[in-house]
Formats: sequence, structure tokens, C-alpha cells
Amino acid sequence: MTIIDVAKAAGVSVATVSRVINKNGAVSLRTAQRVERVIRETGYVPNQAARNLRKHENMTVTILAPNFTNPYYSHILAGIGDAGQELGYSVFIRNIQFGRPEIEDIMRNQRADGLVLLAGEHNAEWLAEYAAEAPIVQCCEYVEGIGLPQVSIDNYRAAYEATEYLLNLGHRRIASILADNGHISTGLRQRGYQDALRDAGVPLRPQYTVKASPDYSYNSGYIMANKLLSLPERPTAIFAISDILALSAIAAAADRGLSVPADLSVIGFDDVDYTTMFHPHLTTVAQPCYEIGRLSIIALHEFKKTFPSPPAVPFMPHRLILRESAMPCVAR
Amino acid sequence: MTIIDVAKAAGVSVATVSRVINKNGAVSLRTAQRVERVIRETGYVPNQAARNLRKHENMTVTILAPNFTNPYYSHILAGIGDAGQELGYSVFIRNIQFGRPEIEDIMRNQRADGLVLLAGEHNAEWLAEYAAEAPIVQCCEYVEGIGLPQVSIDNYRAAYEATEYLLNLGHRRIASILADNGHISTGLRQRGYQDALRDAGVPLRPQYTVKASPDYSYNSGYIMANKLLSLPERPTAIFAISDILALSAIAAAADRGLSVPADLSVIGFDDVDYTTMFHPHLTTVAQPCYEIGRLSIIALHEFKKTFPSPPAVPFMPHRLILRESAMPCVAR
DNA sequence: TTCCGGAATGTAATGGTTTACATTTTTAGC
DNA sequence: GCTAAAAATGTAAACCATTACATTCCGGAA
Repeated sequence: MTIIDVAKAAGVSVATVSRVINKNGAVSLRTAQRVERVIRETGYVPNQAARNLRKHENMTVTILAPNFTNPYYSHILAGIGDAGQELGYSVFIRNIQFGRPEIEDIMRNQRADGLVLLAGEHNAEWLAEYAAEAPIVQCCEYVEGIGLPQVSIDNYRAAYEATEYLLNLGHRRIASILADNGHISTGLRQRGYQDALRDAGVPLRPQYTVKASPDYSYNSGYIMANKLLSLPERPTAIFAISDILALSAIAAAADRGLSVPADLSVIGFDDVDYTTMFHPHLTTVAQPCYEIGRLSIIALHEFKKTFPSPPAVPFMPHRLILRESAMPCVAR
Repeated sequence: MTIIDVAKAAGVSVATVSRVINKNGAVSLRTAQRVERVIRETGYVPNQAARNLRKHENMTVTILAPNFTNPYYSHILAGIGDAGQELGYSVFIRNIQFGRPEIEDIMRNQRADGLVLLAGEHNAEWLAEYAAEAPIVQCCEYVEGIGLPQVSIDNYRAAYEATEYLLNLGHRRIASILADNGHISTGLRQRGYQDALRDAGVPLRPQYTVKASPDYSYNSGYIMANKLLSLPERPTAIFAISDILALSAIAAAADRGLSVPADLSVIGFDDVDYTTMFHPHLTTVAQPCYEIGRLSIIALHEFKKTFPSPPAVPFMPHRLILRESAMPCVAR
């Protein structure tokens, strides 16, 4: 069953059928209806491959998502999937690291006509070289200054506000658990944390900043939190750049007989699902993950149309969610 | 840059270039090398769409995954992604419900040449109608008796063994938290639970079986666990068919001043990541999710070759993981 | 030397759609 | 009813690879 069969059955030319299908070009109402009826009755569906070949467009996007085992990604992916669906895109998913060979590979196997990156390192300027080939949008993580659209919250402000909140609660000995990676978000959150302290006149202590493994693993967080908690001047609050790290800090505290939030306040980041599955429910910075995912696809859709000039994308709103894991500092 | 350019540059015909690329047909070593060099130097990559059109094959599979916000899916998807990669498939992901219109839609937009279903309902026999059109493999959940390959653990045995374990610990008042859905796994786990009790001579009590929401939500689990715990003859152990439900039961117990496992033993199912992020670490049935994902793609790959006769797929091994949330029953 | 068979290579049809351009039909103005 | 312009429709080229079939080349047997 091809377009030719439909054309014959409807007594028109293939061009007319094509015009009806694509709803472009002039077709009289009468003819259009006739063709549509034939299409309906025969159950004809245009061949995708032939279409792609001819149109140089696949209506397909590729998502690069490293370790989406991390629950943080799942809502983003859900948003991406839904928005993709709505705009008529199929979405390819590639669960691989962010690296030059990987991107190279994706660009070469021209199956998709756009790319959204759920990863990035701050010094990966080589990415710019690929920016000319296809629309790329960066989501959550990104490489700065290469003129690619970024869908993200304002990590700096979010971290600043989280730290400020701890300060307002009276805490002065505030530590941070970062991650040992080159993610832009890690750097921005660190700076937000530092600037908040500085602006409040609280001196930075190097030993109050520790780095968990690059992938924010629970175990590494647990170890680092222990390090923090065994300091002679034990911090009264911890700002962790991910919920998992925050949870590991709570566990580490508990295992040392410290209670959260009575002895230690903890703030996390991301608001993943299981922040409220145990007490203390985690005070954390929520990101609108689903919307971030959606917007990424929408931005990509725009980008495709205006390529190579990228659309402007505003920061997405974050929100500090007050729950149980942080409370006023009991002075000592 | 098309195959014609390569042919010209190498001084051969397009057929020869094609033969070199696809490594089929006879080509002399000398010519092959010449062609390969040109391909390398020009960076030529065959046009996918043209290939698909001609070969009637896309090297692409679609994954139907409802609500992959559930952390349980992430490892399966990782396995699917990796195996797909290895076998040269691109994987489309569709985060949608399992239903006839959805499947219909996927089958119509012939972008993929195979389908992996991460969902199923026990009475969806209509699926058989699509089984003739393209290879479909069912993963974890499935529709029985329609002759489609199934990649899954033996849910019945796993549930039987989990319950048996509780019985061996001396428990007799063993409740179960199921989910209100038609998943085959739900049914099998229920039967495993029931048969284990029956075989041990423990009478079934209807009020000891409750059903959480169809999507195993934490909140519904919490509510149902509370119902169980407020029974006049409170159960001493709970078998939950998902870790989230088990965690909600632990939380419900804690909120009532009951301690797990001292006052209540709990067994979960799936062994998701955060079963060890809090104490008590969850005793649970582990599924080899990553391997299940991998095998799904491998099975699909086989299926494609032998279509329409499906490959035989054995059960995947499950494992009861003994941790802290279940202990011997303190008789009363 | 001639002839045969297999290996190497080439030619051209094929897959199914979109679309530029050409042609026909309709509409509107007079 | 005639003409010009606009609308509708048709024709055929283009997209780019694969492959059936045809052709050429070459070595070895007779």
C-alpha cells in the first residue's frame, strides 16, 4: 500500500494525495475529502523512511543521558517524552557518558534531527564545533559561552538562598558536600554557597567543603559526611548539592548518634521522590524537573526552525522546600 | 557527500562501494582498501533514511515504558540501552500507558522494527493481534498464552520463597500489600504468597491482604499499611510486592510507634537503590533488572531473525536478599 | 590457442515520498 | 461570452542506497 495505490483509488495524482496528507498546497475540499476517505478506508500510512529521505527531516530527537539510574533524571525524561509526543517527535535515548566520541557518534549516525544533552562539563568547549551541525539544547548541565540554549534553574541563586536560609536559622558553622566533577551546576552551587557565607560575614573554612564522587553516590557521600562530622569544630549545618548526598549525611549523623535536625541541620538539592519517605523529611531545593524536560524539547523545536540562531531560554524557577531536616541553630 | 561521490573518488561503481560498506558480495582486497581509504578521508556516512527505505529495516526498537518515574525501571532501561548499543540498535522510548490505542499507534508509525513492552495486563489478549506484524517481547509484565517471548523472573516462586522465609522465621500472622492492577506479576506474587501460607497450613485471612494504588504509590501504601496495622490481630510480618510499598509500611509502623523489625517484619520486592539508604535496610527480593533489560533486547534481536516463531526465553534468576527489616517472630 | 567458470565489477531498477514546474480548470470582472 | 488571474491538479525529477542481473576479467584445463 503506497501513495500510488491511494492516488489510483481516489482517482487523483500522487501529488494531490501528498498535499492532502501534508496539508500544504491547494486542494479543493471535495478532492481532499475523497482522498481522506480512501486513506481511512485503506488504512494507508505514509512510509517514514521515504519521507525522511525526501524531506531531510526525521522528526526525531536524541537524548544523551548519563547514568539515568539517578532518580533525578526520571522526571526530566518524562517531561521530554510528553513534550516530544505532543510535538510529533520520536525520542531516542542514549544512556552514555558525555564525551567527544559519544557526541561524534550521535552526530554521524544522522538518525535524529536534534539533540538534547542532559550532561556537560564546564570546560568542554569542543562542543561548539558540533553546534553548527544540528540544533543542540543543553539541559540542567551545560557548557558556558558557546551560544547553545540552556534549560536550567539558576543554580547560583538557588544555592545562595539555601545557604542564606541556614544562616537565617542562626547557623554559622555551615559545611557543604559537593561532588568531584566538572558539572557547571556543581561550580555554581559552590559559589552560591560561598558567596552567601561571605556576604553574611562568615569566613570560609576549607575543611568545611568536601567532595563526594563524581556521580553523587550515596556511599561516597556517607564517607564525606563522616569526615565533616568528625571535625573538631563540628558543623551545625550541611548544605549538600544533591538529595542523595543529603540523605547520606543524615544517615552518617544517625550512625554517630547525632539527630537531624536537633544536632545537625541538612539541606539537599533536587527534591527527588524519596525525600519524604523517611523522617526527617528533607528540606531541599526543588527543581521543576518535568517542566525542564518539557521546555528542553520545546526549545529544541524552536531552535530547529531558527537554526543556527538559538532561541533565548529563561531560567526555570527553583523553590526552597521547607521540611524537617533543618531547624534553628541551638547556640552552644 | 553521497555514495556516488565516494564511487567517483575511488574510481569504482556505487555497487562496489555499497559492497564494501556492507561487507557482502565479492570485492578484491585492493579495491576494498582503496574504497575504505576514500570513505575514511571524506568522512562519508551512508544516509540512514535511504538505507531504511531500501532495506525495509530500521535497526531501531521501541520501548513502551509506563511511568518510568519508578526507579525500578531505570536499571532495566540501562540494560536495554547498553544491549541495544552493542547490537547496533537505536532505541526509541515511549513513556506511555499500556493500551490498545498506544500499541496501535506504535505499530502504525513504522519507525521501529521491534517492540519491547515493559507493561502488560493479564487479560489483554488483543495484543495477540499485533504479534503477527512485528516482533514484540514482553519484559517483566506480560500477557500470558499469546506466544510472545517473556523476559521475567519467576514471580510466583519468588513470592513463595519470600513468604516461606517469613514462615521459617516463625511468623504466622503474615499480611500482604498488593497493588490494585491487572499486572501478571501482581497476580503471581499474590498466588505465591497464598500458596506458601497454605502449604504451611496457615489459614488465609482476607483482611490480611490489602491493595495499594495501581502504580504502587508510596502514599497509598502508607494508607493500606495503616489499615493492616490497626487490625485487632495485628500482623507480625508484611510481604509487600514492591519496595516502595514496603518502605511505606515501615514508615507507617514507625509513625505508630512500632519498630521494624522488632515489632514487625517487612519484606519488599525489587531491591531498588534506596533500600539501603535508611535503617532498617530492607530485606527484599532482588531482580536482575539490568540483565532483564539486556536479555529483552537480545531476545528481540533473535526474534527478528526467526520471526514469526518466537525464541524460548528462560526465567531470570531472582534472589532473596536478607537485610535488616525481617527477623524471627517474637512469639506472644 | 581456445574455452570455461568463477571472481570482480558495473548498470540500472527499485524503494516511496515530496515538490518544482507545467498544465488544466475554475472564478471573476466586464 | 471572453479574458486574465487564481486555484487545482498533474508530471516527473529528486532524495540516496541496495541489489538483481549483466558484463568483464582472469587463470587454468583441454
